[in-house]
Amino acid sequence: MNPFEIALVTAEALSKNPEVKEAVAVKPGYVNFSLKGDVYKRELQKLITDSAYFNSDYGAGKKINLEFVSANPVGPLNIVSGRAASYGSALTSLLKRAGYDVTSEFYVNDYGRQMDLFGISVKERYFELCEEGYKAQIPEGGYLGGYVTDLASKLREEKGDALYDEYRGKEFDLKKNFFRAWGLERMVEAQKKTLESFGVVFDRWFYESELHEAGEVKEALSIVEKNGHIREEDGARWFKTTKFGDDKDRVVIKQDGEYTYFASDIAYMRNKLEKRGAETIINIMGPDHHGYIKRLEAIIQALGRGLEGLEVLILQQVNLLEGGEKVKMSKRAGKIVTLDGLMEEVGKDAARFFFVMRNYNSHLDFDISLAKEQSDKNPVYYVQYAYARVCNIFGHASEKGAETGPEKNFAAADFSELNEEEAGLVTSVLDIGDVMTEAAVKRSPSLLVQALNGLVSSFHSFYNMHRVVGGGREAERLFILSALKVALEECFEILGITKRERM
RNA sequence: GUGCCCGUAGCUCAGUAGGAUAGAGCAACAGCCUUCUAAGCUGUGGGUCGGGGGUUCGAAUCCCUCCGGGCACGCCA
Repeated sequence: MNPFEIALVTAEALSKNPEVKEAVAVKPGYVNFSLKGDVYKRELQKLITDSAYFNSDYGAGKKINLEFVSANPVGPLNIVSGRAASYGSALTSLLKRAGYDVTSEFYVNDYGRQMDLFGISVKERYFELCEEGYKAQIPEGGYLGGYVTDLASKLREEKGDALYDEYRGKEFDLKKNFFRAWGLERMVEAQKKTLESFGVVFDRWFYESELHEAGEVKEALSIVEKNGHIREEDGARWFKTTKFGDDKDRVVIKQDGEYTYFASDIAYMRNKLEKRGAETIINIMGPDHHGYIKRLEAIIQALGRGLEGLEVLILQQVNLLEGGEKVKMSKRAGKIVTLDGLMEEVGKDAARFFFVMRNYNSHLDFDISLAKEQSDKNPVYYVQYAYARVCNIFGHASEKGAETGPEKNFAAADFSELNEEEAGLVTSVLDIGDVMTEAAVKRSPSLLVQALNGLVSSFHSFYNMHRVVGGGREAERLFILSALKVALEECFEILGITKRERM
């Protein structure tokens, strides 16, 4: 049987279904079919009344730990984190709707060398303020950003010179000192605040130090050692990651007896899997971490699990341009382009939208001057405008005394003959649920953005061709718009975009 | 050198669990407001899907190879 013959048989069978209006086979092997109007009407009704209409049980309650952003607490969040936050947050929502049991998580690297250097940097800037002529000695790899000086003056406001008197001339404990602890707290606070105003909230903030304090790093290493994956060389202890496809073994305990960051990661992954029962771990990381994938794969296997339990998504680089010229984004260089700054320039909604417009594996050029300059032509306005228009129609309908409640309009609506624009709008609305599931499965919120654009485009076309209030099919159209409004709200919520009732 | 990502319209990019005539926005051009918001709509022009080979009834999508761009390859985190 060739494809067309199969299509013929299928079309014939479909035609017998009482909900099918028409089904025709098309070469080379497609079946085009349409449903009866009442089917659409019934589905729209479900969408309006059931808040879980777009959800699916695809994930069957599987436990996923989704980690993203996880920026070191040594500075304000930058634009790379912004992309991660935007993407990760949308993906979290999508996975939850697709029936997964998701925990979104931010890992705070508050234990290692970076944190030590940050503590020193804060101390030096503080000393600079306390002592006339003191020249801050920021060590190699320390933090030169102006925010460190700001922190220092805030600290001086709080404490005066008390800390200067306490710490001056004494040996400085890199791990246990006020500056480090205080700076950490301030930075995490600041990052949380930034994320909150960006509309991103994590289920859990997990501190690396928790693992050390609970002895889990030691514990995890002994398990890996018991499984035969540790060796000693040059006074250091190595995890034999080459057994799992890495190109070289990795140090877990340095010559000086300190654990490496990688050692914490073993404990961290074990914590997610064993202590908290995650069945799948998803890590969203920057492109500079792709060399880390093999190491993570080694960990999960050394813990006796399969590779299918780990998924590493490399979110590609963001190139920030200003007037076509590249802006360098190194945290350590001190010349920082922050997420707060971006929101101020282009607005939260535009930033959130831009960051998920393209898929995670593509580089992203973000021209800040362009986004700013063309802000009224920004694609996010296109979708927000549709929502405002819908709201406006309902407002107008009320003024004219029309029935706006979906229940009554459902009863009055005749869906037997939808025109082209009505039908297009209805199918676009109903399609959103499938798109959400697909976007979750493919880890591509950009698919939802695309569908949302299509949906909104259907609406704008419809709007320009047909009147709703006093257009002759008022109940039908208001009923459709009730459903559209719900669909838009759901999409906006996932993408973190504000519903604007007026524009 | 090795690994990963990318190469699609003038520009920025969607689309890659193989399927119909490859899409959108911006830019260009021509129209649409006495009527629910013109931040909108309608139409026109614009393509060797980086090149070449292969698999298939069918390839932007899968395989091989080459070219071009980006990033990463620490007892850093």
